Order: sequence, then structure tokens, then C-alpha cells
Amino acid sequence: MKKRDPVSNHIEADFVDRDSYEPAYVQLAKLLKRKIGAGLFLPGEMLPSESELRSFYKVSQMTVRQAINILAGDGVVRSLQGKGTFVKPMNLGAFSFQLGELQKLFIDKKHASIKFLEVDLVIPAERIAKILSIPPGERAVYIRRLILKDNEPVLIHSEYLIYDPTRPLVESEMEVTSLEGLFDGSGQTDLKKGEISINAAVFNDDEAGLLKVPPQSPAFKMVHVFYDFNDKVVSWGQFLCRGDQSHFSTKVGIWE
Amino acid sequence: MKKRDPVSNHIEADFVDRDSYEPAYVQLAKLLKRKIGAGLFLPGEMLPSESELRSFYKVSQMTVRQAINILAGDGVVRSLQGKGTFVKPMNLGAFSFQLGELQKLFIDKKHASIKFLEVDLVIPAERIAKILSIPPGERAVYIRRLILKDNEPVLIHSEYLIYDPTRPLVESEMEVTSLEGLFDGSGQTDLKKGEISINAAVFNDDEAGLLKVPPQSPAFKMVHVFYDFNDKVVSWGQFLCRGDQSHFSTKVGIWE
DNA sequence: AAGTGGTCTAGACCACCTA
DNA sequence: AGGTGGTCTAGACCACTTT
Repeated sequence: MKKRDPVSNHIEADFVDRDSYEPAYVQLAKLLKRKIGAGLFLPGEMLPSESELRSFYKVSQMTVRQAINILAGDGVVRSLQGKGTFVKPMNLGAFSFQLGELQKLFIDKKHASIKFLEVDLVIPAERIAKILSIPPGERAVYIRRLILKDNEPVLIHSEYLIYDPTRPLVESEMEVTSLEGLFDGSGQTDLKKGEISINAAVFNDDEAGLLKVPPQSPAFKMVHVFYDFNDKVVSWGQFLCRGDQSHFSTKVGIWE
Repeated sequence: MKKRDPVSNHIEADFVDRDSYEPAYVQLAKLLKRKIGAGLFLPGEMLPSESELRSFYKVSQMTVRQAINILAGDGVVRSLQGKGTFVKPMNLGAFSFQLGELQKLFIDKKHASIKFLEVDLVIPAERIAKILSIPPGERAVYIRRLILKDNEPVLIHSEYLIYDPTRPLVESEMEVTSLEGLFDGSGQTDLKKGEISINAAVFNDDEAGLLKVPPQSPAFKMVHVFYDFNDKVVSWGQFLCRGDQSHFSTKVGIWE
């Protein structure tokens, strides 16, 4: 039996097209991914070394590394210095969900609308004052609103904002809480960072009424804190989403 | 007023230490990120051009690009060919959650244990047979088990597996469903890819009883499908997690 | 010593945008 | 035309692992 070439294996177009609009490193990454997907390199096995790849595909070291970095970023492969680059077994820990999926759901401009339920200057509970780092008894802006999709309510957003008397309320409110901007990154030039956590929850009677779902039906609760460039908290609040209308999904392993 | 140097701005150690154990591109990336975090480059503004950075920090083009690619990967910055590299406003769409967080919760080897509730050869419902791509009436392996943490039940996993008569049941069962391996990537060499979706749910009476929580309490439901290297479905099932014991959290924007 | 991944350079060329 | 990001190279050197 003929000795198997460790690099080349039957696969369509096993070369880098220098006239392609696609960069060489992208082509190479796709090529290798396709080979891995086809089972030519099984999980745990080592890929051809970078120098093998370099000479086989007639590209430079840097180009090979760029390609392999893509695969590593995809979680398909792992490189160990001095040892080699190995195909990673699929693992669930690598699953990651993008909150952006929700964006499609309720921030669609064509179908979405917002109904304010409450906009007030309030003295927040001690717990919340603590989170906002304001003295107890000091006022904050409280906003509660309903996001509708095709006139069907899907989501309640309630939020406490730092009250800045030097700025008109409407402005600070719009800036910090313009949801479209928050999600697509078009605005929000004064927020530096944020934390968010997703929890499972059920609607209470009040919330269920607003969203027109039965009480005790499932919901996602997303609690958020936003900071400005002085690392001061500017906002704390939560999104309550209908569980039946929102979910997160993703793929892992070798696709395509 | 003195003209502001567009590249250098007061910041500790604004240079690349060539004797450091840290690669130059990592140092540069951290440096720039720190400057952005300090508000020296505001969202929407343009970073110094690559050639400016190159000459200021005395590094090569490739090194600058590697640094910028890190920032771009972090979602901190966006490069537009022919225009420049710009600081991105924080946006929620960039939030991403790692399923790995759950791993800590229930796959901890020290504290976790598994109790099998059911292991059977069953004829699955038509809907499930369809997902598994097996003819109606054909048998599949059904597994249902409880994952406990410190002897407290936190999670129910139920799963249908393709029944392969050529393999002993126990083996195929252990291979596909060894949860530890699934999550940390130590095993699972025969799974190519998977899809998973996370939904909000509430426990029914049966499930609530198993997990010792009140009925109708909140839960995460994670439905999964796994494929082998022939793109055949090998498993369909779901994790049901106590909502009070599991949540996902993440950070976005400029941290550290 | 030989093989592996990892970093870095100096310079080249290209594609794109703005004037 | 001149600036910007984007790709690529050939070769150098380093750090780590295995033999």
C-alpha cells in the first residue's frame, strides 16, 4: 500500500488560490476545517505541523499561523507549544450564546414599539441605592416600560438611573436607555462597561397582566448594571421577557 | 496650548518592553485597551493609525495588527478599510454567555454525582423518531437521570440515543453521555457537532418532586441535538436545571 | 539535536476611502 | 495622490518538548 501523504488527502480543491478574493489564510482555515469535518483528522489527532503546511500549501509561516488561529478561535483546534496542534473534541463548555438573538426579537424598528408605564423621580430602596452608590434618601430616575412587537407586549424593562440635575431628565433617559442604540451599538457613547446576568423566572400577576400571559408562566429575567467612563454606576435594571417568545440557541463543533 | 500628541497620552509605562515575557502585541493591546478605558479615546473616535502606532511604539506592522485584532475580537474596536480603526460604543448585542458556567455548577467531580432514574430501550414518539432520523417503530435508548451536587438534586437530564445493536448499550451510553467529558472536552471523540437552545420553563409536578422544589418554580430547559462525523443525529435530549441554582452572567465593554 | 509552536521584522503590495 | 487598513513573504530568533 502506498504511504499516505500526511498533509494532502482527497478533498476538493486542496490548494490555496492566489487569485481569489479570499485571503490565503481564510482559504487555508476553511480547507483545514473541511478536512477535520470530513474526519480526515479526528479529535485528539495532530494536524500537520506548521512547517509541513507551509511547504505543502506554499505559504509563509505567518499565513499558516493566521489560519490556525482562526481554527483555535473557533474552538476546533488547540495548539501546544513544542508539541503540535490538535483537533479538539466537541465540548459543551464551548457553547456560547449571543444576547444579540434577543435583539431580533424585540428591537426591530419596523415591528417594535415602546410604551412607557412610568417615568418618575423616586427614592429607591436601600438595596438599590447601594447598587447605584448613592446616599440613602437621594432620588433616582425610575423608568418602567413595555416593549411591544406587532403591538403584542413581549418584554418589560424597569430601570433606575442616576439622577443628574445638571441634565434634563429626558435627555439622560434617552441616552442611557435608548434600547435600539444599546443593542446595535449605534449610540451609548458614554457607557464604558456593563454586567448582565440571565436568570429563569416566572411572571407574577402584575407582570403577567401587562404581558397578557397566564400568571406563573416562564420568563427570562436579565439584570443589568451599566457604568460610565469614571466607573460609576449609572443604571441598574432588568428586562423581563416572555419565555415563550424568546430563547437562545447556538451551534458547537464543526459546522458547514 | 501645546498641540496634543495623538498617540502618546499620560499613562503608566506607555511603551513596549522588549524584555518582557509578554509578547509585544499583547502588551500593545493591553496598552491601547487601558487608554480607551481611561477615556483617552472615546467611543466613535479613531485610534492612531497603524503606521503612527508602528513608528511610535517601534514595532512592525504585523505586530500592530495582531494587537488591534485582539481589541477587535474583544469588541472594543472596529477597523474599516481605508478609513481607520474606531472605538466601538458598548452594545448589548455583544453580550455572550458561556455555557461553561453551568459546568462549574454541576460537574465538579468532587461534589457532583449522578443517579440514574431510567435506562431503557423504547419506541420513541413519532416526533422524536423524526428528529433522530429513525423509522417509526424503531427502538432507541432512553436515559433519564438526576445530577446531584452535594447530594442535592439540581438537574434532570433526559435523552434519546440512537440504538446501535453492534455496540453494547452501556458503552454507547457512556460515550455519548458522559457529562464530564461533554463539558470539559476530555472525551466525546465521536461527536462532530451539536445544536443547543436555552428556554425558560417551569417544573411540572413530577420534575419538581425529583428536584425537591415547589411545582411551577422557574427552570432553564436546554434542548440539545448531537451529530456524529457522518452528520447523523446520535442523540436528542434536554437538561432541566433549577432556576434558583443556575444562571448565566457576563461582562461587556472595557473591563480591568 | 531536531521538531514543534510562537513572535517579530522590514519591506512589499493591494484594496479602499477621501480629497 | 496620499492616507488608511489588510495581506503576504522570507527569514530570523525564541521557548518548549521529545528523542
